[in-house]
Amino acid sequence: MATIYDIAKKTGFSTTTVSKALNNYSDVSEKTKQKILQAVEEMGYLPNAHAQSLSTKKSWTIGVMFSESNEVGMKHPFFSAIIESFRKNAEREGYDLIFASRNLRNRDISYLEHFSYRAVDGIVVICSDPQDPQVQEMINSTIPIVVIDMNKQNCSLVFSDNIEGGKLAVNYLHSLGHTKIAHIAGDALTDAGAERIKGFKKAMNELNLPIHDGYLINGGLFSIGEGKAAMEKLLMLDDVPTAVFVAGDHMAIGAIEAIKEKGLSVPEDISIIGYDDIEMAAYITPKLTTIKQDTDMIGYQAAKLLMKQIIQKKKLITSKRIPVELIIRESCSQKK
Amino acid sequence: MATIYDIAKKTGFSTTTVSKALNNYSDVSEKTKQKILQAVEEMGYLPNAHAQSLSTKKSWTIGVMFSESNEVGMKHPFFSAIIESFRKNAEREGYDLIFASRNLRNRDISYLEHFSYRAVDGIVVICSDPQDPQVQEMINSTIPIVVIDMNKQNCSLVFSDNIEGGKLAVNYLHSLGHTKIAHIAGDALTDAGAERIKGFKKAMNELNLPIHDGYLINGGLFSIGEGKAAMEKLLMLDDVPTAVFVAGDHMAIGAIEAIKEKGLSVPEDISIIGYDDIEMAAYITPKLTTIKQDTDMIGYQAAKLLMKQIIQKKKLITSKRIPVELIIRESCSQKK
DNA sequence: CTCTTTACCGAAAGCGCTTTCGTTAATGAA
DNA sequence: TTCATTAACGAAAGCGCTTTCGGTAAAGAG
Repeated sequence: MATIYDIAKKTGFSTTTVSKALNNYSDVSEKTKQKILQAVEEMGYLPNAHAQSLSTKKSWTIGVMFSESNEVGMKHPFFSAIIESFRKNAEREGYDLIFASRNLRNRDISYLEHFSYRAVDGIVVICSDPQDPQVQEMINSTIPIVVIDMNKQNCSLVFSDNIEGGKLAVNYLHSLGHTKIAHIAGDALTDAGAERIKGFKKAMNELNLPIHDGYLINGGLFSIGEGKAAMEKLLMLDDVPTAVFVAGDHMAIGAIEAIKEKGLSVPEDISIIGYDDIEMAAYITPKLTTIKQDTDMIGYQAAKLLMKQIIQKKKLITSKRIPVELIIRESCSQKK
Repeated sequence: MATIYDIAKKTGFSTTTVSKALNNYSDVSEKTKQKILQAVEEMGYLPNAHAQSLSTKKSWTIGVMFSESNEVGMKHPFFSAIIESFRKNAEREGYDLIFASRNLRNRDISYLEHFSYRAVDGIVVICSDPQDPQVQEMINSTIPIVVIDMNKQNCSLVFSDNIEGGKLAVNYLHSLGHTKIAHIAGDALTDAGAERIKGFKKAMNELNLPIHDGYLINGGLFSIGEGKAAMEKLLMLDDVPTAVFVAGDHMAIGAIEAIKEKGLSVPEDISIIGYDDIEMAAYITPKLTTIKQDTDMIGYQAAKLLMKQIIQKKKLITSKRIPVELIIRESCSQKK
């Protein structure tokens, strides 16, 4: 690879001048700048990112930490949609994403250490466990950070309006005539799970609807299997609900499965409304009515918030609550 | 951040010795090594990746280029599953993944240039267009590379056994008594599409089954919409097939939609078999029978092939064909 | 007791780039 | 014509690390 030195030699200028020409310094004449640019072209010169970062202390990279309990990594449709949006926006500003592991050449180091090692300019974390010590460590560090899907951390936050989402779901169900509404909740240890429960309770309360015994059930960490198991419990109740608000689409899919296996059908016997609006939601049978999270907007705002911190060179404590939307499909129907 | 110089000062040794201790050189005594390691611990020292890369010419990063026509990026379930597997395997060897764009600080440069700039140790590309000039440029460069989902390039390749997959599908359909079998193909410009067509034809031939006019139809770039459109054309034929092998699960989902809208049902009226086995396949109605691509294995072999080239410091021209598997679910049934 | 090994350690150069600060020549002001 | 500006360029240090090549002292050989 040609270096800055090579093109200095070729043009007869010093490396200083070459560097300046490349970085648009004002104290280099237009004429020499053109000569240099031409040599750059001819020799196919490209700067070396590492040398550049070493001397400027800026790497133009953003570390992404992806953590969810089910070990699916980037296969997770909701998280990966957010990251994709984040990537597009960060890209536009000139940043590359780097996915780091905890394993630095077989020494088990923390994510923060790994990101420090790589000298990333910022970190984005998508994580559902608000207590994760790794995440806490990063939040407490000096590296700009934005965390997605949590709502009360001492840093910049981007999350969906989960309370509103819960209310939307319940109100919709109620508008269809349902009163015996259950909630298969996401684990209350996750902020998203807890907030959706809050929204559920609030809406039920405002509607003067009682929450029957056993109608608020923990569906765990949002997986299909857990959703199915939770629904099975609901089905064993003496007084089975006529509608259930499920805190995640995967869980909702599991719930529907449980209902079908029991010989009942959705929405005729039981209405189901999910949360997320993953791609699959529109294609299962019945097509899933759900609360859509705006992954594009989440990614966009996260990128924006992170850029802002990087530019201002200081961590900002802000939160951005992103609106959600009711997507009506076929899994809910009028109470008979 | 503490540097190697700081810990040299603290321990009284030279930076040379510190570096050697950290890199397990043999010419540093156990005693001084321990002293240095302790200082490292106390000061929370971490090496600087950029300085290290600059001097060793090795960055411990792998560039990933993700390209598919539908602009979904990492949301693509099949591709992201492969990348996830690749990541896990590369990680184990100490590599981080970097997702680069074509936009280097607002200058529009090629992927190859971007990866050169970042000085990645290797490149993995998942791309369906074998002619993509960007991909060709990378293949012709000196950077180790492995490309996934193509099967005749002058580099290391990993791909599914698409011919066998096509045959598996047709044979299965035939075993159910079907003879009027159509194929909604992936674009023949993609290797995967072309090979599946080959498998389809071969199997039909071996079975002495004629391919009726209009039974081989181009479904384009594997999207739901295109699959639906293709199926609609099949449904307009005078002699509608009783079974169709669809070259991708997304297209299959679209095909099923078309069939349902026509008032027919799967598999009672028409059997459908897909390709890929994306997550959704198991949850749509009817559950999709499909040819499963082994994404874990593809990612694993790709990582292995890339590591090998990196270690040997030379590009290798090999291909790894990964077996596929018939997954029987509910979208195909005995011909009535 | 002398000579060759061996074990340890360090000086210094180099990786490719940026940036401060100084220098020179050309320009304008007086 | 002389002095202060300004424009254009370069020397050199520095970013944090690795690695070659010597050098010294201790150990072993003869």
